Amino acid sequence: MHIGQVADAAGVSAKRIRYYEQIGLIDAARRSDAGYRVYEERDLHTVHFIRRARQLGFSIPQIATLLALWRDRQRCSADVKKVALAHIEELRRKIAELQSMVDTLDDLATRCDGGSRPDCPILAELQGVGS
Amino acid sequence: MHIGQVADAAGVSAKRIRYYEQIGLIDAARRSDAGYRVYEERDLHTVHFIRRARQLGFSIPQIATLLALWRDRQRCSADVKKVALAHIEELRRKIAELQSMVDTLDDLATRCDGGSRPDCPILAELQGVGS
DNA sequence: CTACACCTTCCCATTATGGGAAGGTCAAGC
DNA sequence: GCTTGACCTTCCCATAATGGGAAGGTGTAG
Repeated sequence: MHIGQVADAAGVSAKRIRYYEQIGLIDAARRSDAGYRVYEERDLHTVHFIRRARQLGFSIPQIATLLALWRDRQRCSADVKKVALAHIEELRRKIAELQSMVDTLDDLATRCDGGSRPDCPILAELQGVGS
Repeated sequence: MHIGQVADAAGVSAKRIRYYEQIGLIDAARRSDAGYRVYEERDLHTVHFIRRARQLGFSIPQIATLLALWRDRQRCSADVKKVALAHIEELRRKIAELQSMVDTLDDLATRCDGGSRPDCPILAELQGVGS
C-alpha cells in the first residue's frame, strides 16, 4: 500500500502520516525503488489506532505510550488505565475552566440589554468596574 | 511608566505587552531617549482589559473588536453582546466535545479492571475491536 | 566605578496539523 | 513512444499566544 491508500483507509491525511513518522510515533516505512513509502496491513492498524486515540483527545506523547502498551503482550491493564485516568482528569480540568468562562459570560450577556444604547455590563466587567 | 511596571500592575508579562504591540492589538508605545517604551495610565487600563478578556477565553481578534467597541462611545451594546454570545457558543461547543471524550473514556476506564492482566477494553476500543 | 535591575531586539520552541511549490513516478490512453 | 493526470517526494511557511534565552544597552545606588 502507498501512503494515500493508508490515509484513506485510516481516515487521516497523508501529511499526518508523514508527520507521525517524522516525530517517531510510527516507524519509518519501507521504501519502493522510486522512494515511495510502502505499508503493510499492520501499519494501517497502527495509524487507525492513532486516529482513534486522537479523537479521544490523547496527546501524541500519550499515544506513544499507549502504542507501546498495545504492542506489549506483557502489559498490565493498570498501566493503560493510569494513562486514561490522567487524561480524563486533564479533560475535566479543561472543561471546568471553560465552564467557568461560560458561567461568567452568560451572566454578563444576560445583563446586557443588547439594544442600541452604549451601556454594557460586559465591557464594564472587562474594564474592571465590576458592573 | 516603563514596561515592567505596566506588566506588574496589569498582571501580565512584559513579553506579552511587546507581543500585543507587535501584532497591533495595542498602539506602539512612545519611546524614551534610551529607546524604552513609556506608558500612561490609560495604556495600563488597556492592558488590564486585554488580560481580563483573555481570562474569559476571548481570542486576540475578538479582543481587538471588543477594544474598538470599548473605545467607541457611540457603540451599541448589541454589538458587544453579539461577540460575547458567539464566544459562548464556541465555548459550549468545545465543552461538549471534551465532555463526549470524557464520557467515552470514563466508560472504558470503568470497564478496565486495572490489574496486572493485559486484557484492556481501552486498548480494544482504540484497536477498533469495540470490546 | 561597579553591581544589579531593567530595558532592547532577535531568534527559537511549543502542538498538531494544513497549504503549497518544485519536481519525480506510474498507469492509461492515443 | 508520448502525453496526461493522479500520485508520490522533500522543503519551507503558517497557524495562536505565548515563554525562554542570548547579546547588548541603560539607569541608579552604593
